[in-house]
Amino acid sequence: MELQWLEDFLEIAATRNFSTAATARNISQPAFSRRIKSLENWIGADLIDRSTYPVQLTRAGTMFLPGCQRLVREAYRLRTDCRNVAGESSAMLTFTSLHTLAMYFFPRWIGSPLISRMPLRTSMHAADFLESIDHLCSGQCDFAITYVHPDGPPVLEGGPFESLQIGKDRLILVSGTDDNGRPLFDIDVAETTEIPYLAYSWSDGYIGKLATLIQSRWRRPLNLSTVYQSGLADGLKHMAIAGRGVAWLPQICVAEAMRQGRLAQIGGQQMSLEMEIRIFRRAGPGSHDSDGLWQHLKQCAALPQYKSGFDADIDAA
Amino acid sequence: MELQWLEDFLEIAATRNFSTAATARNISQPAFSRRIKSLENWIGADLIDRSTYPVQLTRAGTMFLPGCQRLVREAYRLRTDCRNVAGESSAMLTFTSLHTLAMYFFPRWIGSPLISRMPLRTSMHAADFLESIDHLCSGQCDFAITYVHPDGPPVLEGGPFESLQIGKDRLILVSGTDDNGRPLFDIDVAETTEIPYLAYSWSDGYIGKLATLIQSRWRRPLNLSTVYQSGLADGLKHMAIAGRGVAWLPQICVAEAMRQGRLAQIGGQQMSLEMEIRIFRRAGPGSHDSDGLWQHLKQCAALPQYKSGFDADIDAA
DNA sequence: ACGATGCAATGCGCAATGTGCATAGTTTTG
DNA sequence: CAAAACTATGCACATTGCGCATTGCATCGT
Repeated sequence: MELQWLEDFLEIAATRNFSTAATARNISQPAFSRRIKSLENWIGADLIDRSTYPVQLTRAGTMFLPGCQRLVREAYRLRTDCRNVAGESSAMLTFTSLHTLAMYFFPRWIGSPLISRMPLRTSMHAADFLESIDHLCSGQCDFAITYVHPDGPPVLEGGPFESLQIGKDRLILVSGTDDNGRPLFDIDVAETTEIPYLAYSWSDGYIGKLATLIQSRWRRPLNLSTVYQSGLADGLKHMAIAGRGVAWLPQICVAEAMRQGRLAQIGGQQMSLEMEIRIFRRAGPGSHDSDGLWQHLKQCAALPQYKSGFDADIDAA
Repeated sequence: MELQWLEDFLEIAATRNFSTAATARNISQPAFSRRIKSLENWIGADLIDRSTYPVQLTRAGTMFLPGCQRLVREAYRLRTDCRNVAGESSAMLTFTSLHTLAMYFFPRWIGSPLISRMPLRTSMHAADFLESIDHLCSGQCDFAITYVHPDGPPVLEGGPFESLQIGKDRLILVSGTDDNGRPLFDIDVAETTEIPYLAYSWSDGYIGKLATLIQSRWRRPLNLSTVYQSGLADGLKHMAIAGRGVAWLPQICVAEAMRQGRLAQIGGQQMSLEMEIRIFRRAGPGSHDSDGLWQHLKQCAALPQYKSGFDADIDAA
């Protein structure tokens, strides 16, 4: 009987769809199906009624749901409490962030001179936006690092969380290039000309919404025709490099490809949006290491070269 | 993160010894050690201080213990509740009983014509007395089968439980025998003569207390000198057969060895105590199968040959 | 009504994880 | 001091879980 089975159940209870739940849990549908079956075997009763569409909870499943939530919450709370008690060097700080930030930003940030002088043991759990938020809220992770824009979807507002800005990035529109390095697509075309669009899927939850925001502010509608969807910026990047269409991508994600001339920004600076990179944590006293890092980050925020250090890094790319 | 890791932790918290805990959990010591390590990795803090002897709980481990107990209890309670809701043939009935009853009584009882005509799926969790009671109270098991004597420790009185008698046994004093089949030890000896005594350890919780009761009623004190302790009647039996001393043992446990002349009763019938074998369950409506069995047992209780059937079995032995 | 698509379960080969045995190093016991 | 007990670790093997491919069924769109 594994804790992850309980979390699997919570996912299927929410989505009522094995395939969707499996994706959300980052496993294949068959593996997800078998885990739910394993849980049902342990319980000794069916929790899901698979004969309906969408699937429904059985009576037992409905009764199980609140207790299941309680168990999961309690387990993670216990874990956090133990870490707090243990404190000091035996604890590991857990971070969660978007895949892009986990891949391109976090290693540099955690390795920068100001941060790396702290003796921290860290683990990073990359996830999509909603999942990252859930990891932080459920106590699975100590910190969440994500993009934030004032006009974008609210991030953990109104809850017991605090945040600090630790960097900046920019969402830009990019296209693959021809042999001369010129963009394959541009937005200054006739309104009737369709532009193949590489879109963020629903599971992204954040960047796609910011992209929509920028487009709504453009001087005329763009005739974008979605030809591919992905929740991962890197997936969209590869399609853009392959010439399949245009995509909104964080600058940090495409800096290297742009330097190599494989991708080019289109639409200019007006067709872009600056985003903050913010780190969130639960407000109030945390573990010894967690509090130590937070205090350190607050002090760094007062250094004028701190944030521009990361800007310069991107600009140099 | 597995439920069994939590149960492992409860075992090491109780025993303070990896080897003993591993045996109790029916796995090897290295596997047990690694499971505790896995739990500690998940928690992110040490729960056990291995630098002391016996091992101790760390501060984090001490803090974790009550929450861990709660989680385990809650998980099994949830499981039972789900089975109850689901009802019918998908459920399995779980029994818990003393090791002796699990080994010698339960297989015969569940296989007797009156019981085996019911289509039941059953599982049996043997434990010592207190653990059995806990399994039933915590909802880990549907039924508990144990010895009961009016003058012995109260069994689940005052709580929401009901019980039915399903058999009888007798606690008798036995000794190993010489080549002629005569007892090696007898209680009719001078008061100054020590009798080597194979005693129940504290973890037994029931039979040992009944034995003390009988001895307190004997016409003069017995000069018993404890030479060995065990929580398992079978352990005491083997020592008695080996000639190491006298032991109080349930008749059902020693019937075979007595027939073979390897053990003999001493002290006569006065030096024995009849015990009921009773089955307990939580009062009120249970699962479909649980209620079905209970009704069936009530009907059997009305049959005059029911209980004597099991007496005759022992007498014939 | 039909074809295309989506959904959940299952078989299969492979990957990952966990196990017991043997052993090493340390501590405790007699 | 030697023997026994205790805990962790290496290693080979066993067990379990995974993703891919597929199947059977239901839903959706034309």
